[in-house]
Amino acid sequence: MTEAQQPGFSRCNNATLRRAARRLGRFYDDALGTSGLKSTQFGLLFQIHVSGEPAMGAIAEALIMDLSALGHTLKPLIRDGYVETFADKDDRRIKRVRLTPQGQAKLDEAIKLWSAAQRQFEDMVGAKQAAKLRATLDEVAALDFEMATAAPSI
Amino acid sequence: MTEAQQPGFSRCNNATLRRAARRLGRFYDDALGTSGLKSTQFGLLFQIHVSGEPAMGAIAEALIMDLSALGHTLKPLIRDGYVETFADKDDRRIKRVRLTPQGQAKLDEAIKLWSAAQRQFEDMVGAKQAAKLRATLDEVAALDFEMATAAPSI
DNA sequence: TTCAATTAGTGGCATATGCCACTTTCGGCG
DNA sequence: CGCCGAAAGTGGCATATGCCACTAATTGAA
Repeated sequence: MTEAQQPGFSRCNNATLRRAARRLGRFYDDALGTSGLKSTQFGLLFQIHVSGEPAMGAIAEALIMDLSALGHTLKPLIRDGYVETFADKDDRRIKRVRLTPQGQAKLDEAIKLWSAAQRQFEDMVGAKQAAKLRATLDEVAALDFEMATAAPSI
Repeated sequence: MTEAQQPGFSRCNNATLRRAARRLGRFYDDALGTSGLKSTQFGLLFQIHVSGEPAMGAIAEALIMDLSALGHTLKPLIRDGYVETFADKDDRRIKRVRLTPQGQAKLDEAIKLWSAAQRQFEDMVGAKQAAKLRATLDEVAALDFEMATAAPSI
């Protein structure tokens, strides 16, 4: 019982990460508010933008998202006309994604808002500190969690 | 256009944070798998456990969650009999939350699984590094983003 | 060439989170 | 005491994410 922890109980790496994500998410969401995009959608549009007409699987992998989750997340963006999909020429299983002209315009608009938020955040925590945090988070994202729970097969 | 960014574009603090959160979330989710709890639910049960029959608002504040979101998240846990609510004696607006005996048992079970995951994670990134990351994330979570976008009123 | 295994997505179902519009209580004031 | 504004939740609606079961295409043998 003595391990009842301090008020924070921020011992769980995952819980701490989610907590910060909720916080920061709302901040960026607010900043993007007038564009009508959520920070998640902004990130997705941006990823599509910097990739060249990427396949869904490629986006999912880059963002470390479940493929089906990506499909769901893409729907409102397609519905609103920011994104469109088209079949790959060589492999008909593959569906590629790209921004529509309106999607490009919306992204440009959102980037301005995002920049302000990004700047404000970095002013508060320090650009160097922020870069360091991102680097650490990228390391976490890149971790290869091989199962240690189950006995290795073969 | 030259700012088209590198393959990663991990420039956005928020996107980077979410990406890592998805990754780590799945890892902890897998670890908790056999308990039937998601890492989010585990965190919630734990928070209730360490707080003393907290009011919903108190939990929401501690976890930096929207109050209504907390209400929604609590439902499956109530439905499954892990948590129960009851009215505050003095203020009928307040609804307090506590674990049921089964909830306690389930939490105990989950803590074992969580510990293994926690340990594995810290073995990979280093306990010191992990503690540092959590500290930074707690700082982010504690940031007070006053609006700079709009002109200050009054 | 033909069939099994693999790869890429889709759809359904469930939880996670937020925002907004209300409803119920409290608390403080005139 | 009666009313107004603040505080605490609830419900509805929408997006974010995952897992699983399937379907459609491909690829790699036999």
